Amino acid sequence: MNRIAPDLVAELKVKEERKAGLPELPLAKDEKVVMRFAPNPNGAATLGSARGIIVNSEYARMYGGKFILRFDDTDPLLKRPMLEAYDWYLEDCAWLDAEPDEVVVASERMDLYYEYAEALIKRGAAYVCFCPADVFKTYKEQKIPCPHRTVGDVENIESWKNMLKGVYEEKEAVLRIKTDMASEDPALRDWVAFRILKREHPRVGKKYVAWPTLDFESAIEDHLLGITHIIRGKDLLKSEKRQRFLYDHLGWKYPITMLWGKIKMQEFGKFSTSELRKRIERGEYEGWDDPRLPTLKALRRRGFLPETIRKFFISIGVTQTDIAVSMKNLYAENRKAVDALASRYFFVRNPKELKLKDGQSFVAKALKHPSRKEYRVIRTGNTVYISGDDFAKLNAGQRIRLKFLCDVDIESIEPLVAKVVETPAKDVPIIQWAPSEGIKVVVKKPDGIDKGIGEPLIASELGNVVQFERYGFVRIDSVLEKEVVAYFTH
RNA sequence: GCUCCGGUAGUGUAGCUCGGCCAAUCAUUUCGGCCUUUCGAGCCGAGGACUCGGGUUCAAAUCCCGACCGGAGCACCA
Repeated sequence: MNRIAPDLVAELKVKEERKAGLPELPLAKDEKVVMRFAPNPNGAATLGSARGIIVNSEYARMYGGKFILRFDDTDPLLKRPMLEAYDWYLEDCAWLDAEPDEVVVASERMDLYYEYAEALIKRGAAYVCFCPADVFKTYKEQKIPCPHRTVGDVENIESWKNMLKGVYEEKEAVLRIKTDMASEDPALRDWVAFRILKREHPRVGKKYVAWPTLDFESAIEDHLLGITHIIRGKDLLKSEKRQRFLYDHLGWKYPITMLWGKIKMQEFGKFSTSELRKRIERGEYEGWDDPRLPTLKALRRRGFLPETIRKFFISIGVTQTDIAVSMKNLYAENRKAVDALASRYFFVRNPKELKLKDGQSFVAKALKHPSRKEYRVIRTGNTVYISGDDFAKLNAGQRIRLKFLCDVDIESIEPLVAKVVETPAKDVPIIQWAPSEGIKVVVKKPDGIDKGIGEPLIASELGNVVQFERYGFVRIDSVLEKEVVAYFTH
């Protein structure tokens, strides 16, 4: 086969490789791929942001191109940026192994946008419009130009300068891009490029009053940065159509665009950054890294591996359907990676004291990991703790095994007393336990808090992901003198 | 209402450009079994989908038409 048709063999191989990663990008010849992820830093990055970060950076990597992180932070009113969030994005990118080759902050490049705005006005491609929004809407619906559309450029420039100087109040004037007032699609008729917002911007303060809309700012930036491929939400489909008018006015070539549908995590339902922010400020959550939240900060704190999240989003790819994926998929992926690393420990939730008759003190030698010959030593007096869940299923006369310690026969339930058995039997239910001198453990989970007791060595695992046997994986978040706080992974 | 986009198992996803090798890939979930001094781990196995109708064709998940269902935009939000 190889001899007869080497090309065919090569082609087949390519096809197989493709399955593993992202689909190929449509490419112009000799083109250097430049991708961007352009969030508004009005909160911490969520799983949705992770998709953008990962897919864009992965494409850049696939083609030896460039990945740009651009902060589209030009709305100081409705989507007001958060000063801390800029750095958070940088941290999250680094964590996801997606460090940007370049970082651009739109609010620091306002003068650039003003230049292009002026150039467009001079070309007769944009005009200052004084129509109140509802008045313009009726013009738009009737497909007729508003009176300001035909004003000469000298007067237009003057109005524009006044806009910049703050002569007008909010909503008094906007700069519109000329498109086609007769366009079939009302969304495309003379859209707004700048509006007046006399608000303080967390980064540049009150320096500017005329702010570009996303459509304008991102159109200019995408060209200036040499973006070759844009992936954006399909709700922004119209954006492209609007921006194309601008590109035509300026004689620019529009990047290739791909659209993707909304992604929703079944467990979290709908969440918007603004909504999260409100709730956090209201104190409903402990912060942006509260384990109940779908933020990257929270997932990191819970001990998710960045590779897991990368693989997850690469496997989902770029499709236009709206999807609702379950965290279970992410858990399954993460479990594979984490299982090999995590040391095992005992933790019992809602502990119940079990008295061992005839016992003085015991020493258990327990495996740290089933596939490694490392041990942890657990000492206990003649009482141990078992979990409330196991206790609820216990009957007098039953034999159980305290893992790595001994087999016991339950003699009575109330009080809970057991007799140590010398010869171990087969097919005995095996449960975990905690020693009499155990340490208090609090586990913060997405769906609540568990309290219990664990073996003291847990305190030595600060920052690590470990497995609490028969419970789940957790990351040891903080170690206090008498208490350990763990975040539940899955 | 107008404009547009999409529909492959419970959930994601591959295949669609260029029809045949598709009785449709992979993962996850579910179910069954096995193993083990843990498990929500591991191993083995099973189940489960081309929205519907018509057309083109020797041949349709793939091309065409229609219906249905779902989603989006029509903002001085991103």
